[in-house]
Amino acid sequence: MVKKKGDLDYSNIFEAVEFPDAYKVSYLANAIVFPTYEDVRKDFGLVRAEYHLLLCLAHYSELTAQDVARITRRPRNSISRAVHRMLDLGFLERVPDPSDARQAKLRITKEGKIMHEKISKYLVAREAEIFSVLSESERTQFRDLIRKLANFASTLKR
Amino acid sequence: MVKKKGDLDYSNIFEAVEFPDAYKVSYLANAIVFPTYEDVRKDFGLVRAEYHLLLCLAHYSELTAQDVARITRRPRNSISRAVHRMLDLGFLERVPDPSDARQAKLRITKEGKIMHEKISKYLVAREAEIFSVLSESERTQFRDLIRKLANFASTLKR
DNA sequence: ACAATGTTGTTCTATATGGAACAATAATTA
DNA sequence: TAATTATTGTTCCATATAGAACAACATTGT
Repeated sequence: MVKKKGDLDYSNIFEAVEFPDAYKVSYLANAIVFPTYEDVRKDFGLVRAEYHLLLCLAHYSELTAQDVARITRRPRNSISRAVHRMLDLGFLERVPDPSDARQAKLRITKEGKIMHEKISKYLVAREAEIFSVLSESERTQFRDLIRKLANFASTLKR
Repeated sequence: MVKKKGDLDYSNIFEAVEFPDAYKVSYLANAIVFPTYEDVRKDFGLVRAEYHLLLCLAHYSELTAQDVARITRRPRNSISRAVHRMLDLGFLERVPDPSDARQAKLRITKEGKIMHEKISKYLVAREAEIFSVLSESERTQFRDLIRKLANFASTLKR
């Protein structure tokens, strides 16, 4: 019996690592979150910051670029670049703020909404797939816990 | 009373978004996981794939580059690049596999172990900080749930 | 009123990253 | 055995990304 490739159990590291919980969050990010951004890029042609603009403006009617940067914790220049592309694509519109000449209010267009719905549909399905390993009560537990963690993360200085 | 900058509650989106759980995992990744890689880069001079090499080889005595790619789900070329740099830095050593001339076995050196311990120490502290918002029993709950999710993610095709 | 400080959005630049293609070797199948 | 297919590690290339610096404008404090 020859040693075969699959013999190594790659998930041992989950328990061996010194920071097992953070490692698994990181692993999930690498295994699922990031590839999902990649899917969105391939299937819908939008990079992360571009998609984040749609997401934010689908839920807040009016935001500045800076607002979006803060909500998503992305650097401002990434958002800035994304804004221009989204304007060109007709997914956003921008109106200068009369009360502050530095900034401009962003809004999502009808086309932007349609795109957002398409992407959301994909991501909702993806979420269902990922969390299908949890029972209903586990899912509820997880929801509470991840909410606490995310809320805490949102208070961290940037 | 003038409207001030902090008036917008940026965490509303956590509940408004169509895929709230996946979104929060993604948010945690963006807010914590990725910045942590950034910290490791700045403070210890190692990029993600380089650090992953240390991590894997600190826990498995001998791995090929391909093994590490699979364990961490990073592309092989990133690992390949990282291997060369880590060899130069003296953190790894590489011995050709006599039974398969394509591959080489990697090992961590004493210096690599020391570096791994330094980084781990930082990451352990970071983990403690992040999870400090959870009670002991919540932490236990979370550990079980994230384990299930990570194990599931590890079975997904790449 | 004026100087100092902060904020917004932008451009420039450097770099980490991943996909694709490739050569060398191994495994499989005819 | 010969031919096909798979695997490993690598290089090349295109791109997403973040940091730094900047100009324009706003705010604060003296």
